[in-house]
Amino acid sequence: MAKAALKTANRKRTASKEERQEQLIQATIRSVASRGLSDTTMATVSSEAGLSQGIINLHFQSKDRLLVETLRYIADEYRQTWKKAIAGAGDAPAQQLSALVAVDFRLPVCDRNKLAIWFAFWGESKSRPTYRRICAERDRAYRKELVQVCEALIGEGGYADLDAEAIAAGLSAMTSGLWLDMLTSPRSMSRQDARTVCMRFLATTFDQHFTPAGSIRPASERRVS
Amino acid sequence: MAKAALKTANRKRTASKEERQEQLIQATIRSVASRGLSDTTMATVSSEAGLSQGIINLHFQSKDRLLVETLRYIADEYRQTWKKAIAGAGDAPAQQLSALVAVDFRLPVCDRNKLAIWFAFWGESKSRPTYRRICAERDRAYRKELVQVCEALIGEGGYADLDAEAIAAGLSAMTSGLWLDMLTSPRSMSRQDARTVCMRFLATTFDQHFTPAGSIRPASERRVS
DNA sequence: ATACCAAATGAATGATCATTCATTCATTGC
DNA sequence: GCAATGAATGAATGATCATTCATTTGGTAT
Repeated sequence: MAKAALKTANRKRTASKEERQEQLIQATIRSVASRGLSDTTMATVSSEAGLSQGIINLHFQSKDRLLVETLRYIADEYRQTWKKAIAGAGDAPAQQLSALVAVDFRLPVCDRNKLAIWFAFWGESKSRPTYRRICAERDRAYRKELVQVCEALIGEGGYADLDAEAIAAGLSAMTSGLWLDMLTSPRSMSRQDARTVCMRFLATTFDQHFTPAGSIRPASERRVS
Repeated sequence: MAKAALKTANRKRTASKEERQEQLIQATIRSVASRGLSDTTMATVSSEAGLSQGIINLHFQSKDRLLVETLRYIADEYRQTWKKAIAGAGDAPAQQLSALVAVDFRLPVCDRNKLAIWFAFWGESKSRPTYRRICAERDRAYRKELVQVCEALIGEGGYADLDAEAIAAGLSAMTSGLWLDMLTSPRSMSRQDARTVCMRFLATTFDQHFTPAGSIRPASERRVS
């Protein structure tokens, strides 16, 4: 415990509000990942952070707010990660799609602790409107981007009756489902396996742009309708 | 509460062990679905069942065992439901596949309370080896069947380089991902929508057997390699 | 009817937990 | 150096919860 605490603890005895809050959120992530949401207490979080009992109420007022802010934190991280990925993927929709898939199966997003956090909150989301709202919003924003990319790809030609909405829904559902496999049977589903499953889906769906192997076809081989 | 209790309560004051245990498991499902796992207490379950405080320890020894038995219960129900569906779907692999997909988006499996239960347990599964084992086993058995059906379909011809394992992994992942959408944004993903998304996946993957609309092609229209 | 036994009860117990707040401590401005 | 400020502490508090068990209840065999 002492070691783990030192690893992330801010060595200054006093720190700015933002620093402490981030430190406590990181401690919450570790605690929820290793003990689950229902065994995460104020004591496990504060000790994981190497700080005292009362610190959480000082910075977050209540346990409930701490958990909500933790969920917001990883939702923001997810959003920032895929936005950065798509910004750096160039103008070709196929490359953008490929980049979005890659994000979901690479660090920092596809970390077993982070996956555990997502499922921990999803598991409580039916009875917690606040969780549900944050999760639904995360999904809405991502889905919107995914639909746009799929529409652009369909627009490039070669695809008669594909429905961008259905493909985006299918792909993002496949992603969270593969996360679940990685969570419950990490030995039978690796990040690489999961990424391959998604890329094969893209390959059968957009067969003019992707090869079954999962890579991207060079433009010279592409047949344009 | 009184009404809800009477609805399922066994009217006899004393009942057989099996009857009481099932009654308590049903009460647990309702409590977890409406309050979440972390707000489900011995008191909420026993009052939901219309019985007294001590009843759970009498029949399950501990809260932990009650939860494990509840998870086993819905895992068994799921297994029995898809086994019955596939047994009644005839010999054609395409029909069997279609039947498996239908099960996932129909009652009794695809009930919002049941979905909430699955995600509640998945959410704790990283820190609870027992949960993880039960979930992994459920998935393994289902996946095995799915792979067999996909292999049979591929064997019927018309598909050059399809990988049954990858398709089965993708389809079952898509299913749980769609369940998540139904859980977090029920307004934007209906059972029918979800089923359509899966059937479109089958239609692009096995294009000799399924039409994009989601129905099954008559044998006369099928092209055999 | 009576006795017996398993089922069920619910008040009591002790443990765990979130939250509070009087006190301690470190930093900053003078 | 010396307040003054606000961050951090941790013991105390009261609430909640799982579990226990002495007692009651209802069904069944005699």
